[in-house]
Amino acid sequence: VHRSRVYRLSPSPDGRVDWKLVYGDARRAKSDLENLFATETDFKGVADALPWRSDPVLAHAIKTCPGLRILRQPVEQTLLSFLLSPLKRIDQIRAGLLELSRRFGTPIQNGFFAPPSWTDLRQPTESDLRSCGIGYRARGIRLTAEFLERSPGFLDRLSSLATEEARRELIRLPGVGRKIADCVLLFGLGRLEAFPIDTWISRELRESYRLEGFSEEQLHRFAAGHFGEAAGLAQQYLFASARRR
DNA sequence: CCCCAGGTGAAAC
DNA sequence: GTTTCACATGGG
Repeated sequence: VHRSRVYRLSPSPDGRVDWKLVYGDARRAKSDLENLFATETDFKGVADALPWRSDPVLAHAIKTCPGLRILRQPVEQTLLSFLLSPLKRIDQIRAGLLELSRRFGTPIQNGFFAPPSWTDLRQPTESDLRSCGIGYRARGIRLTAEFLERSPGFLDRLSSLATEEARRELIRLPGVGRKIADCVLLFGLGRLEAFPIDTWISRELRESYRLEGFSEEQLHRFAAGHFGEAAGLAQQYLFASARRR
């Protein structure tokens, strides 16, 4: 499901992706999908500019994840999904987002729902939200919905800010800290320099890069210096490669 | 019973 | 400024 449409995607023998529209308006269906996949970005080329030649850990990660790219997801939805993420597994986050979509989102067809917008999320109470099995994360979502109601255009303005400014703004939202802010920057705003440090990346950096004593802030400095302008792409390679083990 | 999961925010050193 | 702790829920 992407922006009120349902697509079916499948790997094509030539290494590309076949797609067809299942439900929704056919107009702009292709360009919306291209935007989601950020097809204008040459991730192969960006990955080649990463320091893999002098970094065997990164080289291995890149080799084991061919074709990896970073989606440019709708900012609203990126924020919502990652507000569900603290101390949850990815399948549980997906389940939570699915339930929120069924309860408060927009029906498309045949049991498919688009995720709720932040306007949709003004209606449910915190206890309504909790009944989706998302625990204490309901509070942050409720408070963020109120914050965005009082600050119209807050999310839209982020794209015009420098990454550091946008990060500082995002962290003002209840339940959003450095990690979730970086996720919104990377997966929602296409800021490839954003480097979210989650439990997996934290472990990977400390173990594979021998950074045991480093604080989280020191890890951020290391990542920016070592991986450079596309640190976030390196993050995804390392994340996928570490989780695969 | 234990431990861990794409962290955050407040309180206590 | 850094460290510690609670926070809901589900599954191994």
